[in-house]
Amino acid sequence: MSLRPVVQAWPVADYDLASTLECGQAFRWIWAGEGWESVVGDHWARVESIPEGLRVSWMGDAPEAPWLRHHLAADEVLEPILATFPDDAPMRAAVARCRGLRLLRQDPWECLASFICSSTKQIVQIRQIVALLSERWGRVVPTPPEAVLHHAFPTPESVARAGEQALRDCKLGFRAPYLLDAARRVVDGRLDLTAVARMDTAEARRALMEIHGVGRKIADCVLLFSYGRQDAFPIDVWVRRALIQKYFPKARRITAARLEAFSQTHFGPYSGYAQQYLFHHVRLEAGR
DNA sequence: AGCCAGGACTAAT
DNA sequence: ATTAGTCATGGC
Repeated sequence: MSLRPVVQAWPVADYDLASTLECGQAFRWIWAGEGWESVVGDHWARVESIPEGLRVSWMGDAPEAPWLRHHLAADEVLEPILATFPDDAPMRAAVARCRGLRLLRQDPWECLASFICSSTKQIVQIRQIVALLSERWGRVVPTPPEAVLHHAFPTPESVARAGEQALRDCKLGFRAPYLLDAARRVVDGRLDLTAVARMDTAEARRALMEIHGVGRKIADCVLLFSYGRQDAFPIDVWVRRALIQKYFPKARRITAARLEAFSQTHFGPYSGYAQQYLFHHVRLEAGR
């Protein structure tokens, strides 16, 4: 294994790297110097924004990195997706502010585990928890000298082996038994994350929600961010507020069922994509 | 100091 | 089928 990373410039149009990596869909892209650094699978990687697209570097033997191109969704053509969004004021404002935001394609286990850690946590804290888990239980990967990160995300096996107290020591609090339950289910085969990919969305959602600590919202995050179900529409506190303020400004009381029905009918075939634009936009407006 | 955070579970109505 | 209380931790 070489000590130096492969470096390439990828011409990509319509890519807002900052929005993509800082919009709260993933928690292991760390700002370092002029770009962001992460470990994707078992590979250290780094990306920065350049005028013609992305400047990308990674550790690995191969001269190309299809796994990284896939993860970053650099091959996705954004325009046709944006064209399906409803032509209303809230969506126009969100797209105007963060056009080029892309949904990453994440590893299902890492995504599932990360969002189990996410409940009633601020994004900065989720990043900290994920960093602790990786440093303590993830395997060391080859890195160049300038690297900040040195560990892969821990496997289900290592999380299961770690035990509840060790997870609590990573600041998981009451989520520790939830993450442990998920890891055990994957290890013993009660949850087959590969099989989930072949299920229809409703069936996949039910399978994920069998995990103690995974409800509708977290299941939808995993479906959207790692299984490519771009009509999955996670409704968290921010999205709930945004929907109510922007689409039902003078309603006295909106039930969760009403909001869900609206989210499934109003935003089109890429509703989950639209949801991420709404989410990131309201957080930017709020100064986050 | 008190409120809130990319929620979900349980028990009570 | 909805609702209140609870859980652990830390940013602002």
